[in-house]
Amino acid sequence: MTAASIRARVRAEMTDEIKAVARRHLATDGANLSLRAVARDLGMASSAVYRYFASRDDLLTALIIDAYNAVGAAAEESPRTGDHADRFLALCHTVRDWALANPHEWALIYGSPVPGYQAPRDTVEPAIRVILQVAAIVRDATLAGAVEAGEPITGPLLAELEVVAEHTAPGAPPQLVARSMGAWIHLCGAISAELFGQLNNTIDQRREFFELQMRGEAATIGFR
Amino acid sequence: MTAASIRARVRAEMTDEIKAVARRHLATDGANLSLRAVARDLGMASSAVYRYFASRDDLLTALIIDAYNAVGAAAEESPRTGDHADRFLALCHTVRDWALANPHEWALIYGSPVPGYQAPRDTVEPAIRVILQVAAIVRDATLAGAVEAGEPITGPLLAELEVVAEHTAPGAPPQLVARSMGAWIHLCGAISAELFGQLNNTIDQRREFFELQMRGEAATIGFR
DNA sequence: ACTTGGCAAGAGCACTGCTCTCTTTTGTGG
DNA sequence: CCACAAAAGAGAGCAGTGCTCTTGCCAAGT
Repeated sequence: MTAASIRARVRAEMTDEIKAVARRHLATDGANLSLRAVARDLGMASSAVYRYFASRDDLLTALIIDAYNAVGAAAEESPRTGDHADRFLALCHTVRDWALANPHEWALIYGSPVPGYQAPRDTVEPAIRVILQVAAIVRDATLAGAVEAGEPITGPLLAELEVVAEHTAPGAPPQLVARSMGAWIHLCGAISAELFGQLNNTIDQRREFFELQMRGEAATIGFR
Repeated sequence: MTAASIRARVRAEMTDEIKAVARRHLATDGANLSLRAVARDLGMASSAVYRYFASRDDLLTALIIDAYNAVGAAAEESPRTGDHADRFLALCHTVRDWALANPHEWALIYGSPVPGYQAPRDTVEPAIRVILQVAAIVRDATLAGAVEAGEPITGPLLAELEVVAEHTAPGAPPQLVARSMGAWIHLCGAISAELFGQLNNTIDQRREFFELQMRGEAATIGFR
């Protein structure tokens, strides 16, 4: 093993350690986590952390990318049993379960963005992994003829949706892509509403209420 | 006019002025606004601000309540022409228009909550003004027989929804209340997705796409 | 005229992100 | 084996933050 790779490995381990501690701090400090506090927990000077992350925003970006990849990976491993509506519901629950287990990371990626923070290019690919899973189900359903296309869309929106369909679910009609995106948005909204306290003192049967909503979305998509 | 009320009036004006400047700062600093910067803009010492707000969180709470009331008032003045589906769509657009005009205040109330921040009791009443408008439309449609109840709900969720119905839309069947809440959650999610950048580089026809989603929700509710 | 209560200002504490300089460690080529 | 250079860490320091405490001021009420 060459020395360079030894250095690189140690560096990668240190980077992971910093991120792990930062993730812990995320639970208490949220998006405004303290780099110095993370450094203290690691027993190192705050200035040393800057050898690994150029700024606090850089550290946050790394956490954001990790979070996107984590929820994306979970979504990709969602069970694929039953019909397409079942698959969709299972996917919804998988994403929700991940969010409930990692609420602060969910808030990091789907909450209000930090002002002045511009998402780097590196985030777009991990960010779309979940919606790609929704699109995959819709594409499969389309190929199996197990979904109603419904009334078509016209105008400029149609053109945009065709581009999106090209990149995410080739062969799926644009109106289905639109409904998939709507379902995904509702999915994220329902989870955020639950996590951000909009249901407090109102709905305690969270899982049942969530499932009810997502069943509605499955119907809107048009699985049959 | 007594001296006490003069004092009170001046104090109220000062309070409003602080909130106005803080709202301006919200645009650049987001939820982590600087009390000192606000004080500087007002030409006063930072410690003087503490005569009006006990803490930065208190100031944020005041801004949150104002924002809830603002979007609630806008929703209440939404036009009531057309059938119930039209009213619902108009309400959705009213809320979205307000959010587009006041994105940072939207992020304040519907974005990720500040860690450790617990919403005081005073916020719940302003917070439900929007959903109450959705509920009002559904109640009117129910009384007019212009909505399909759909398949009923059972179990513990039913009991909760009945309590919610009691407080928000007396007479409306629980499953309609559930679908109203689902529509409201989708509404907030769609606006947040648009404002928080989830649609960047994907959908430019924002208004059309939003309307498409809300039309779907109107159908899910069951207006006829 | 004198007291009292509300308001403002300033200093100060502990904290933050970040930079700069200096020292230590460490892997490696001669 | 050892000197060297690159990488990593440590510490001080700057400007900023929330918040508290003390001090001074000024107008209103007795």
